[in-house]
Amino acid sequence: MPRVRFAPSPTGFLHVGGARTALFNWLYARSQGGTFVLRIEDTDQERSTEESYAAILRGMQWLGLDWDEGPQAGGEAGPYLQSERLDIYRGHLATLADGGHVYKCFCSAQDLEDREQAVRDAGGNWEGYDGHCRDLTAEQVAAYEADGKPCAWRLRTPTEGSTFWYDVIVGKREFQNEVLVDRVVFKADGFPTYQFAVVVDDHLMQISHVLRGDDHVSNTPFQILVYNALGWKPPKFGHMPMILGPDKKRLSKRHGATSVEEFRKLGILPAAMLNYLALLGWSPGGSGDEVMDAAAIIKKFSLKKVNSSPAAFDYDKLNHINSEHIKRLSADERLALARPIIAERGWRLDPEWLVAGVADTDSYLARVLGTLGNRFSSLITLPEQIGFFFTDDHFVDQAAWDEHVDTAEAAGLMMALADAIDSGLDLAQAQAAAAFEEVIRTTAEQLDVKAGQLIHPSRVALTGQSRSAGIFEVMELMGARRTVARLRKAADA
RNA sequence: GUCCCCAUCGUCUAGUGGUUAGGACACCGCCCUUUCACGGCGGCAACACGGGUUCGAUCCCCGUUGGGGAUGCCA
Repeated sequence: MPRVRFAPSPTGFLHVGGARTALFNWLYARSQGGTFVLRIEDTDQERSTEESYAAILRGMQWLGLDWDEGPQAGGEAGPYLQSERLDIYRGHLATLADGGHVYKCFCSAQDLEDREQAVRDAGGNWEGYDGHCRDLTAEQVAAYEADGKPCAWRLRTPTEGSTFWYDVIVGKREFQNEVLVDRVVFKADGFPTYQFAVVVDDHLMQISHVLRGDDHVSNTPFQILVYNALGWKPPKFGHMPMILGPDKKRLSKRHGATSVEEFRKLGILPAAMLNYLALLGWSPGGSGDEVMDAAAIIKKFSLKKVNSSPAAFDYDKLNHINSEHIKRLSADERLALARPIIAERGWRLDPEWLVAGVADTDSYLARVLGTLGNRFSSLITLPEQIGFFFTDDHFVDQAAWDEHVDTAEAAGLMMALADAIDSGLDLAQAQAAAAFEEVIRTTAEQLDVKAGQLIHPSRVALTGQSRSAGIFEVMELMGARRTVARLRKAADA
């Protein structure tokens, strides 16, 4: 059974790239009956924060990516925070030191910077660490240490031959060892670097497949060298294509939302986000339905179908997938989504409205949502779509108002309709949609106008918008009193 | 600069050594209709370029171009 992991560093929120990486690992584990491990790579003391750590866990949970081992879940291979595994790394560093695979480097950041600048000034190119301390004599090391100079440890990499692996997504990858530099495996602050900790942990946690972003490709040969030095067998590697912005440039804030939590605030359902992310770099194949829930995706998921080319993030398509998911929700699920939205605005049912069969706010909201049908496709526009049912201080589309309501002709028609409803229906009773329809059609005949001429201005007068649910239904749910009052008010204005 | 990777409609993608190159988003048109949405029907739109290999290349190889990544005592 495969064991995979998602290993974010807590230096920021969970962004779409990370979420997609987590998702594919999760999908692979779930589809193969494997284990999904969450590990926090907080070896950068400067940048790791508690806030980011919490945000990442929150993002994972929101998406429904549950982990079998890791923070909160525990597990045999813990601890799962690298900062709690320092002794383990130190032990393996000692092994490497004993074997002569690593050496002490006393170069300071300034030293490195100066030498790089010197190379550039001479018209050359800095190819990475120059091996300055690679062959220090015992005397030189002793001298540096006597001076109290801090040191980092670097891996002694081969200068000939090549390092390669068979990537499960793109096939064979090979790097000439001469281009690999002696990177630091242990920092002067006593913490391992990512390059070292990731190898130790993946091995100790028995990770079988390291599935990560394509930006890690160039790290892989170095890490394989670390595995070799430790005498360990490397896991299988799979590098997934990057997610780019709509303009094919690196995805960044200027493109819009980039963290999963921002999408939550934009009204994206977690199931839709997960669905869309899965479609970025993976495809169910053929011309089947792209709208799927997690279970369906797990069923179809295969690493073989993961693309090798980068994908542009398309907000339009995400929104489409989102509306499809909302459309497939049951009435109860929609109600659960809408409830907090009206609650936070303080909107509730007023018994004076006299709406038939509606006893409380919840049942009223259920009826209101029912009129929306497929028009309910976004959590963000929902308040605009239903606000007029709850308050007189609702959203108004000014352009539609000017065109349909604010004309002498419309005023006359609406006034006549208001009078007809007032005299034809009992305002002290709840009235059904059919009753309103009858009055409107009769009135239209008497005035010798088409029903539409009454309906259009009424719709805008009542809802503030030129688009809404069926107008007779709207009137039923608005109640005859409010219907008449709003029509008159609009006609007078 | 150097190293690595990628390349099918605007976007996400399916696909094959011989196909009318398929689907989805977006866009346009029509139908339905009290509006909008949904739905239905139809349309626009792609194999980056140049060489090979081959009877035949979108597909295989090389190069060019374009894009991305890496080049940290970040991860």
